[in-house]
Amino acid sequence: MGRQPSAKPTSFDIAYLAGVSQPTVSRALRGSKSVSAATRANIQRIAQELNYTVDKNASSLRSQRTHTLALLFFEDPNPDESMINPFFLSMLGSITRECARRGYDLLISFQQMHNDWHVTYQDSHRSDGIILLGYGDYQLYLTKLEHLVEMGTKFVRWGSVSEDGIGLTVGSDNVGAGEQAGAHLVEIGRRRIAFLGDASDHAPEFQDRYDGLCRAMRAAALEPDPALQRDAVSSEDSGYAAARSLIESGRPFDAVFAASDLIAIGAMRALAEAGLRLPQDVAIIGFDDIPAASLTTPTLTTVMQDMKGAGTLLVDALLARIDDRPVEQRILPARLIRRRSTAV
Amino acid sequence: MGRQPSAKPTSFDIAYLAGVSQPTVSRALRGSKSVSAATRANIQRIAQELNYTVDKNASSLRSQRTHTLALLFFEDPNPDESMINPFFLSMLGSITRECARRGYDLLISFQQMHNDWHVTYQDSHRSDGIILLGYGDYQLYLTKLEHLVEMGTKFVRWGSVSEDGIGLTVGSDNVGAGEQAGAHLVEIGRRRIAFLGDASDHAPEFQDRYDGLCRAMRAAALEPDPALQRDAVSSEDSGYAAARSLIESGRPFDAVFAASDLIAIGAMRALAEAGLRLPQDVAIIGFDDIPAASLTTPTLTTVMQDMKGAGTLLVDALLARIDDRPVEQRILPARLIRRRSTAV
DNA sequence: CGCTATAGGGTATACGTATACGCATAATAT
DNA sequence: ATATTATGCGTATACGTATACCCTATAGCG
Repeated sequence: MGRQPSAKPTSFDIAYLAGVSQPTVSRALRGSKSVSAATRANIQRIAQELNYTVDKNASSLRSQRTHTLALLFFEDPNPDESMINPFFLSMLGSITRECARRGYDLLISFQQMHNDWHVTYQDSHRSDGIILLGYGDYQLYLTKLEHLVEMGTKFVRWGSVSEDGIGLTVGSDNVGAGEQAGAHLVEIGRRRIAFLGDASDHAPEFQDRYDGLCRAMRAAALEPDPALQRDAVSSEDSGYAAARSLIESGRPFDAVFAASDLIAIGAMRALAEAGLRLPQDVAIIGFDDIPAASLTTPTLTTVMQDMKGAGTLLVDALLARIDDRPVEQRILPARLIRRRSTAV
Repeated sequence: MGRQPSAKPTSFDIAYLAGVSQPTVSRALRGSKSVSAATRANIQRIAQELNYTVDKNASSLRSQRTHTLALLFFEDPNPDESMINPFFLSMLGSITRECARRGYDLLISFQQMHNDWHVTYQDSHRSDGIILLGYGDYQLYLTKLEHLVEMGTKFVRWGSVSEDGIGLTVGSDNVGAGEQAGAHLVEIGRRRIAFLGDASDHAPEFQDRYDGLCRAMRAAALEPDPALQRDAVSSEDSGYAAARSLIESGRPFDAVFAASDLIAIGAMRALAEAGLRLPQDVAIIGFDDIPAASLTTPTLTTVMQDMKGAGTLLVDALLARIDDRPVEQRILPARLIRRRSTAV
């Protein structure tokens, strides 16, 4: 049988050249210890020479393992299609790197919550597991998660840890972070602190941040004023609108805690337009520490989440779940970054 | 033969239920016209009921088509691992969406230029083609590209169009954009315009932007001063350093054209620290229109590239190349966004 | 009314790898 | 010296789909 130098080499080609059978090639390259060191070395040398690569599809089909993870982002339907929440992007960076480090490929997809991603990705054997990231219609989300659990799909999600029992969750210590932010505002003498961000159970993470704020206020013998809370999703426009509504209500406030930096940036614009001085009249704290936070005027005090740790933990947890190893929920610490918007 | 309701259904299961053979199921679901409408409808109904999904691995293995594209980012080795160039991220958004629209999966990977990505992805049948994006050691890059061409790998890359013949390139009209920027600076009365960004053939896109600037200056009977050019890669720190070097040289200048917004933001910091007023003493223009550009003080005049068009074009071009359809290089227009940093 | 064309679908097989088993040879135990 | 176990590898086959090829029943056609 002549060699076909143009075609991509297969394990059979290597077997032929090494004078062994195809399964031995497979065993040698996968590191099975039932192949002698000499044979393995020879096979590896030939594979190298031929520039051989294992065919991912054949390998996955046979072993039922793809060595690929899927990352699904959910977004609120967004008019500007090329705009992505910078926080997610930061997460993306750490996840891709962690996958690479573990030798996993990463499949990525942006989704609207209402789509049938739970059908598309639950099998078809595209990936061994799914990482879920994003905000959206929370009730709908939970429904779909239950579906995933039923189907036995392996997944982890980023979110508020332990607010329910569905699936495996990794997230920041939102309550603690909210508490830090609140304590800082109290410490600089603020008494009437507004909160911008959904405080319904629609967005549990935002709710947690609000809870943390309230806890810090009560610890200082202050009672949070529900009228100073405004719903907002994570976008500049939404933050702007929420701050406008707050200003127009006429109710006095001397600080704002925004549930995300995007909200904070929008709010700063509204506050500045209303002639309020930052931070003298109103101090403001954001959340996420996106790159833009150090560029605003004044620079924005915010809460930095441990992105690198998040990527590592998400991937770790998912791989554990895939291998049916025990794995517990994990909470990551967050850290307050003090900048000019709270410098009195 | 009993049904195994727990196992994932295969085309054999459907065939059995529909009373046809497995190949007929395959044909029906793939839209072959040698299946009667009635049979097809029946098969589709059953597939739906069983929640059947085609096994991607088996399908790809047999058909030798993965319906997956790979997106490779190159970065300069970066100490901060979770930081990603925001421009790339914007591109990522439009590419993922375009892939989804075309029914392709997207595999994503960040790479250091020196890695063996050309070996890893050239086959193993992970994807049908590759999209290359990023900066780095340009000569090394070209070498690897030639390798890809030799191996018959299908790929497109984002970059400076037509500066060489290697592979298929899609990119912005960098020369035209540089010209717009230059013309604008001249129009507001600037005469001594500095350029921050690699002007070697190391980074052809930056070179093109510089060429455009020079062309605009010469059109206004001004001779560009080579001493006012400083090398910089696309990062804040690099821009800061370049601007410092410029200031310390003592050579007078009244405007800066930065090859990217990140460079511009770093430069603005250096200029402000040196007590120079923006834009009165020094006007400045960036490139990319990243979100942060509208948050700087003063807000940054910049050049906006057509990201959405870029994603579409890259994917289009790659799919054409994969199908061996003819496809020509394409250049995308860019647009100057005027903000306060050039408002006199 | 025989003859070819066509629709509709079955049979067999290939895609390239991984793994359950079996079978020698050699090493060790009894 | 025989029984026992481990080592190193070959044989056979499965993973689930797509496609080349073949076959049958009609319809069309003169």
